[in-house]
Amino acid sequence: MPKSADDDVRLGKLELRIMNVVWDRDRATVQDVVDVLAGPSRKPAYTTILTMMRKLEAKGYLAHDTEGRTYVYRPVLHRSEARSSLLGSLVDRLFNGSPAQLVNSLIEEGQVSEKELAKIRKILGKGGKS
Amino acid sequence: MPKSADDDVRLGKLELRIMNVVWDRDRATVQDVVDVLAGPSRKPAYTTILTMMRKLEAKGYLAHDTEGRTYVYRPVLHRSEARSSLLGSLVDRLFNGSPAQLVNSLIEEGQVSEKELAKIRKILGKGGKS
DNA sequence: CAACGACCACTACCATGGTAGTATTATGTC
DNA sequence: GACATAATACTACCATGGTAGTGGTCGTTG
Repeated sequence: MPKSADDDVRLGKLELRIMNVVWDRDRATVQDVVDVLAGPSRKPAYTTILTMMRKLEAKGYLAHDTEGRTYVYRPVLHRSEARSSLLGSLVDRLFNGSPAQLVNSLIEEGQVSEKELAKIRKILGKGGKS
Repeated sequence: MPKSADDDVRLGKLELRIMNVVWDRDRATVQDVVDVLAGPSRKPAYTTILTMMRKLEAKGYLAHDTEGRTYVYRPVLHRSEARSSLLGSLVDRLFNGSPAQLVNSLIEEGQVSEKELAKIRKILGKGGKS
């Protein structure tokens, strides 16, 4: 059982932003993350990112290799795992376990562009097996 | 714009379970919630539920009317609002703002039953308006 | 009318996500 | 070899979700 131990994925806002950077690049130093997250609005301190990444490693979501004296982090938890876990718990907790209700809520808002809608139809098309 | 002030909806696990009870019944006393949440696994204390509901009221998600000396809570934040807000932030933070990627992740897992899939197709069918 | 029970108010406490300052270590440089 | 620099380690602190005890209020009932 490869996905045995951890119950469900817990990721705060900043944690998730960090994970996204590491997922996008597949490997990232603290400085890399700082640079990417240095938007005009909020730029967390270097040490903040560092602390978060150490916590993420402690939780088993990241690991690091040492390159000289620089830590190069890589994801242990994969994006797809995080997605399915967080999505699943949202379905359970907010949509009575019904993915259809979730999709309904998604569409009803009118937030979904025609282009996205088309993609979704395509996914549904091939997904509909036997 | 009726949804102006509050930035985005924040709801913890227990908070959400409580909100679900109130949404289901449209009105609920603390005791009602305690009864519903009294599953065999975890049964929070009466005072725990009470505290949470008071906090939810402080956040503006619930309101109460007094019936005798009993507080009868009702939702201020509606289920649909919570759904679209939480769903929206999940799309933003975890799926690069692409609903299609979310649906893809949903389907790929194979967690979705044929029945749900059929419902989703129906939603997509009618949803594809002008 | 006094004890009881249902219900609410106040308060305290813990875990965790988030934020960051200070200390330490390693390295290249003059 | 002492110093500046860059990176990590350690530590502290705040906000909030979650958990619950204690105490007060008020109607009911013997």
